[in-house]
Amino acid sequence: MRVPQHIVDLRREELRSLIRRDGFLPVVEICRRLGVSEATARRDLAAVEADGHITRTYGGALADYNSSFDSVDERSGRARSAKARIARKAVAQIPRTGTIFLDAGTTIQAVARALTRRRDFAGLAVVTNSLSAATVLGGVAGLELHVLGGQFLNRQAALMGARAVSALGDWKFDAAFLAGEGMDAAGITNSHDHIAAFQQALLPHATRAYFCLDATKLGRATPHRAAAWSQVSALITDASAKALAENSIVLPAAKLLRA
Amino acid sequence: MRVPQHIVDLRREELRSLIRRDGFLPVVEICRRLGVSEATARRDLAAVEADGHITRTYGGALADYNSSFDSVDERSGRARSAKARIARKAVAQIPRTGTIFLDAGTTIQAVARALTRRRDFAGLAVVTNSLSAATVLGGVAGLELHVLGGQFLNRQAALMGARAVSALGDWKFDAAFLAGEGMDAAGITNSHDHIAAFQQALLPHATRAYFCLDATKLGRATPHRAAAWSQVSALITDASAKALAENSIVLPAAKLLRA
DNA sequence: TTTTATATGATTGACCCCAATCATATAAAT
DNA sequence: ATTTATATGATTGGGGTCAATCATATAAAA
Repeated sequence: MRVPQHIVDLRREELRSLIRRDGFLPVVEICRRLGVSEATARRDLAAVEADGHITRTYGGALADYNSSFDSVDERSGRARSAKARIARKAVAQIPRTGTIFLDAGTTIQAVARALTRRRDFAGLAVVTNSLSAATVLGGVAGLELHVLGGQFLNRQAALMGARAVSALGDWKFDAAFLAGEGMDAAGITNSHDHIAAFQQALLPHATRAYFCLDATKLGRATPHRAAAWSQVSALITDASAKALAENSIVLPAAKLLRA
Repeated sequence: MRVPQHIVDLRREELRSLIRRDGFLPVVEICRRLGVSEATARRDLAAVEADGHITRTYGGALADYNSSFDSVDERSGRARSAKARIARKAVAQIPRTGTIFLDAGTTIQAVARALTRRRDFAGLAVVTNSLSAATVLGGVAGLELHVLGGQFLNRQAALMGARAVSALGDWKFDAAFLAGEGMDAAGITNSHDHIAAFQQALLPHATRAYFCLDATKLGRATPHRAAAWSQVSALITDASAKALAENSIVLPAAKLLRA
């Protein structure tokens, strides 16, 4: 029996919220709470997962920013993803001691994950405004972890806004690892005003600023400019120099780290 | 073939760390990464779960602070736990609009979860230093959520320290909901210096301060004093007035909210 | 009103997860 | 050195999970 579209959409929104609330939700539980059959629960799950921020697991579903889910790649035996390769390259730039900053975004989350593979963390401090990165690094023994305060942005699971900017205070970072949504001849762009503004505010605090963007971001135009190439210490990307040149991005060798 | 005890312990520690790092780990993945059979992986999983902070799910395991796992109670049809009842009572004290503060701790996390059951969040702002609370409330549409910055404390998944104190800035809370580790005739105590110091710093920012402690905290002595009864607007607890009196805690009716 | 599209629940077969059991090898105890 | 205890992997039966298929009822379109 067919059901009105708006009812379906409401129920799926409810499902999204339930998963988010509980962190993990078994399928049977979804059926019970939504009052639907397993078949419908699975269909809803598939729809919600397609919209992002939710990952299905055997027997249930998981709110995305709880889980880094590197495993999906590794398990399927696929080649290490572009993001993972970028992350390894980025971690190679992280000094053994000192203070670094990690931005929000899945690419930087991959950096955080790769960083956990190190052995000794004595003397290293990490500052972040990403709850995902904080979650990943929170369990690492010996690492000093700080989170910048700010207003919580739902989509990015990050802390932004004026309070985040002022929380930068007198922090001084030996290196900052930042994400972007697009890159063009002029520099890095981001999709949200809040993010771009925060990144702009952050740059003066960082001795070196590394932007980590995979090749899919090439030529993509997003509205808010985050940084000019002159402000970038190096771009860490899997895109070839040729592909970059085709998008009018020409960087000196010292500013391009190929992953 | 038997294996030395310290090897086993090391491997289980590794498993704990892996789960914590990934948030969620399927059993097959555990086998691969630990290089053991499924049987051993499950045995390790059982051991690690017994030590706490890890919850098993169908097909894998979950880091605890990712998941509130209310469902366990509800599904098994058990009576609502003391924490959940305290949480409901606490939510009843939260105004429809205004600004409130939520502390770290599992009891307050229950408050956050209970709060999500509300319908309309327009005009309500929540400030917290708890990553768990932020995770739970992050997905709630219409709610304005802020996280205080600070140093990340592993055990509490909370942000504390001098930077957290200064992040309080000029915030003014209509109500603050705080947790404690113990209570005695003099007031509330906490186990960590950082936490007690932060709570002391917070109190002047709150018009009303509600402490939420279940009955197991009665008479328990922990080293750091967080608040005197004179600073407490009300105690929300499941302990009976008689039990409180037996521990030399006598509060005027207006200061005691029984859950 | 008639037609079309689709949301739903039931069913089914394949696959996966799990606890229990057992034999074995080897660490710990004596 | 001998005995005991236990960590391990293989196996197995039971049950849970999943995707695909199908009939049906009803919303949406014509």
